[in-house]
Amino acid sequence: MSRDIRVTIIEDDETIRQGYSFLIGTTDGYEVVSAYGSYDDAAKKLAGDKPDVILLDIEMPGTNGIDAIPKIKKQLPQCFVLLLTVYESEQQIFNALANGASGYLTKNTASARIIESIREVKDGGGPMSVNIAKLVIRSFQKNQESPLSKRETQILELIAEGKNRTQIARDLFIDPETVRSHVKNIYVKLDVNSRADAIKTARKNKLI
Amino acid sequence: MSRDIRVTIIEDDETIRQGYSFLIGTTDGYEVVSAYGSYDDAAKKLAGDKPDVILLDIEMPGTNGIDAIPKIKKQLPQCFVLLLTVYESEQQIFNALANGASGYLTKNTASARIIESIREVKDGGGPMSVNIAKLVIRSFQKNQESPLSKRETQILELIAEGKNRTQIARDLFIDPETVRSHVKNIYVKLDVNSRADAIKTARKNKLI
DNA sequence: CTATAATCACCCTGTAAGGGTGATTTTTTT
DNA sequence: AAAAAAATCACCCTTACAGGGTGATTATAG
Repeated sequence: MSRDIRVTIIEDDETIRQGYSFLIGTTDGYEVVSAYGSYDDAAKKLAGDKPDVILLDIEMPGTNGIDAIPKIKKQLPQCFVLLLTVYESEQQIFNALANGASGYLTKNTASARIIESIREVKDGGGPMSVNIAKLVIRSFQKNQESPLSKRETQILELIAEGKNRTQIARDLFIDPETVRSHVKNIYVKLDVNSRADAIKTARKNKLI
Repeated sequence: MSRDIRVTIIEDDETIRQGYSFLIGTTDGYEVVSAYGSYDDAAKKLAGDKPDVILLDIEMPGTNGIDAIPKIKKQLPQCFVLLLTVYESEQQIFNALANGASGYLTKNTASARIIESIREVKDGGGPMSVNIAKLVIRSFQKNQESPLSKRETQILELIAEGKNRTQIARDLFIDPETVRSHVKNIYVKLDVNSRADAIKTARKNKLI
């Protein structure tokens, strides 16, 4: 036996906010302790609400959801933030996760799944809807059609670790001149002429 | 209306393999086209099986699951690989995703969720169990207790992009000498004396 | 059997890196 | 209000690295 999960909702659309409040509030084991239309409205009251989980929208007047996450985490370090949003921009997802979000759902997620996800974050899991997970998974995957050879890719990875020719040569048991030669070929293939540009191009095209 | 989803199972434990075969084979809309005890057994036959989705175990005799992924993707580029494994090592997950896996479930996943996930990968989603997602999410999150100041973190990030003092100075509208000064402080705080070591230490401790 | 990959060599110039030392100003914290 | 931390810039120094050019040898694979 354990007490209800305390949930706070921060969402500017009143209809959606009330919808979630009703959905969660009427579910056994869950309690909606508060609901706000913006983070700025919520800011001073959150400490008193002591929610276990905050359902947070990203698009909001005033402080947006992503910027709100670190502020929330500062006030309530034990609190889990579950993002619930319509947007699926890769950069937005990464920023949200980097800022401390514990889960990420899109608004088309079924009610039952939302309820389930609230419990999952509370239990230390990391719920993600499949469309979000797809973007995250893809972000890990390298481009299969790289113009670079294996050795070149390997060397570019070491360059991206900030290593210089000498260090790379030592790592790979080859001559620094050979490293240099590979680097030149990498530059030609990527059409760049500096380490920074090579790293940038390589990351953009997921070559490393 | 659409034809059945063609599923191949590669799993060395016979009991589990038969369990999955039965589970999936008896579900409407799914068809188990083949089941193998190892990738090496499957290798030559996969092309003929033409599965839409392969359920793949990681721990197997011969070629392990992670090394098998790129080989599978080479033979069947359109085929989705769904990993189903007991291990939850961070490095293993990242390697699997980098090698081209489309989803990642742990073996304690409920039958219904497995069936659902097969359809999700087929439809281009990226199913992940919550424990896996948690590790992935955590990999995005920075350490909140960084010894570095904001400016120092910012500069270290630019160093990790391969930029030199002059470029960093231009980016931040400050003097190269100031950049240098920050870099020296970063080195002292991280107890290193080269860019490569600073990047390494920072990444290890998730400071950037 | 020929392209690609991987290896090494030596020319060259400019600049970047890192150590030392110190100072000023702004911001934050106590 | 005082003290601490962060951010800014300056000039000393030496060594090493970066990147362009040009060319050659030896696998390896298609």
